[in-house]
Amino acid sequence: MPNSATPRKRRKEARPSELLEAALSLFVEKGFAATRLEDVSARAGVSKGTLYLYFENKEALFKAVIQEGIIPVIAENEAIAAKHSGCSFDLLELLLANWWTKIGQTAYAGIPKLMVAESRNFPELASFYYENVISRGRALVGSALRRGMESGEFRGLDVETTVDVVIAPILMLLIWRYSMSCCQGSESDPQMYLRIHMDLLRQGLRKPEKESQV
Amino acid sequence: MPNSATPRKRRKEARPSELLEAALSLFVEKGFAATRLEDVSARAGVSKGTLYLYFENKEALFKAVIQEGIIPVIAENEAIAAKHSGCSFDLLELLLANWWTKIGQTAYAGIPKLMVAESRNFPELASFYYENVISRGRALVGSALRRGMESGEFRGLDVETTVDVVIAPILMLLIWRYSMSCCQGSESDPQMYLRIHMDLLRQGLRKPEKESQV
DNA sequence: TAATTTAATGACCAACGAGTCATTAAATTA
DNA sequence: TAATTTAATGACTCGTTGGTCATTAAATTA
Repeated sequence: MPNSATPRKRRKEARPSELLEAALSLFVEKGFAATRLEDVSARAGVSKGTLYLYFENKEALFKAVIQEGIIPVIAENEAIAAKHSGCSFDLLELLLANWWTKIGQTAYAGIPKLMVAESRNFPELASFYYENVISRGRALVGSALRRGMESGEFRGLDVETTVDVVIAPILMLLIWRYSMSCCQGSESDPQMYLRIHMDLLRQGLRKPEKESQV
Repeated sequence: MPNSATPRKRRKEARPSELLEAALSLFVEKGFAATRLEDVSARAGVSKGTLYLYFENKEALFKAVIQEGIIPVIAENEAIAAKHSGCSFDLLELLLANWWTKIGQTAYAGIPKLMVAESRNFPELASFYYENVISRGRALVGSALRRGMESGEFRGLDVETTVDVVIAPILMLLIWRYSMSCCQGSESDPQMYLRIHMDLLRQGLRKPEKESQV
């Protein structure tokens, strides 16, 4: 019955990751509900039936995509922070640089946009992502801020809220790239964006020098 | 044939806005594809057939929701900026305060999240929103920044990129509220968030004083 | 080389949701 | 008050898509 014009090739070991890659790309672009599994399988170069050999259903595929996106960058950054002994702002810059290289320039960069779009449809998955990525990232930035404030490098601000303000432009950079950037006339340079963000932050966080020396 | 358990009431004039309000709420929460018109009409308290009396199809309803979200706040802010003569940072604060009151605390605040989620599925609509809201908002912030830099109030930075950095936390505040905030243990206070953002920005933008007075 | 295993296929099915429309009934008009 | 207009309804249709599975054919085994 199945009578393929293209000769088949069995590649069982490669299929799951090919399907995940195709699914990530399409889920990020269209969202869950508007992504058809026919398109996912076509992009992966297999039939729709093949997709079901590896993933139980559409939702299982979606969950696998998110889970696969939890790669060890957070752990790396946690290790970097644990052994950092210089000034706290340098630590923030190191964390950002590592994240930018390992996430910001890969396909996983689309996941924040996907999570924004789908969090209310999949609250449990959103919680999973929040706990494994956002929460840990916030903790990293928070501890760097706290340290800087304690050492007198940074001025005193509410840490939990400042973390949100610090992280927002970083997340927004990715979210924008996969959403509204399509209708923007000119493309802004991510490196310059991040540089200006950090520059504003460096000065914005700096503890003012004493007006008078007593 | 139609035999309603609930008595009917003709309210033709009120229907469109009721439907739009219901649709906005559900589109923001679930996205376009995962929102059923059965649910929109139920939320508006009418039958699905009634919805089609006022909107040609699902996409027309969606477009109407976005277009209705383009309210005159941008024009107000443009008027505020046109007659502002104080320091540029005060202007930024005025713009933010007006926007926060007129958008940030209304149901329209959900539109940025909706546009993020759907921009790739509806690129023309995304362009429309970009041109009518984002672009104009960027121009406002940009002109305030430029003015501050020219007057010596702010230090020199690339204006177009700085605009993005300034706007990012503001947009992120709204996007987050309608997405990942559901999985956050503690709720961060929007007012404190905006205050810290502006505080960091004020200091971050400040032009350093001359080291020596000649 | 034939038999067996199993990855891959595409035709098919059923459920769902967008869209339709004949009918009803509220409201207005004569 | 009866006739007319028209807003509102819910049953219905149909196309799409997630999911199924009998069949095929690639690869391995004996």
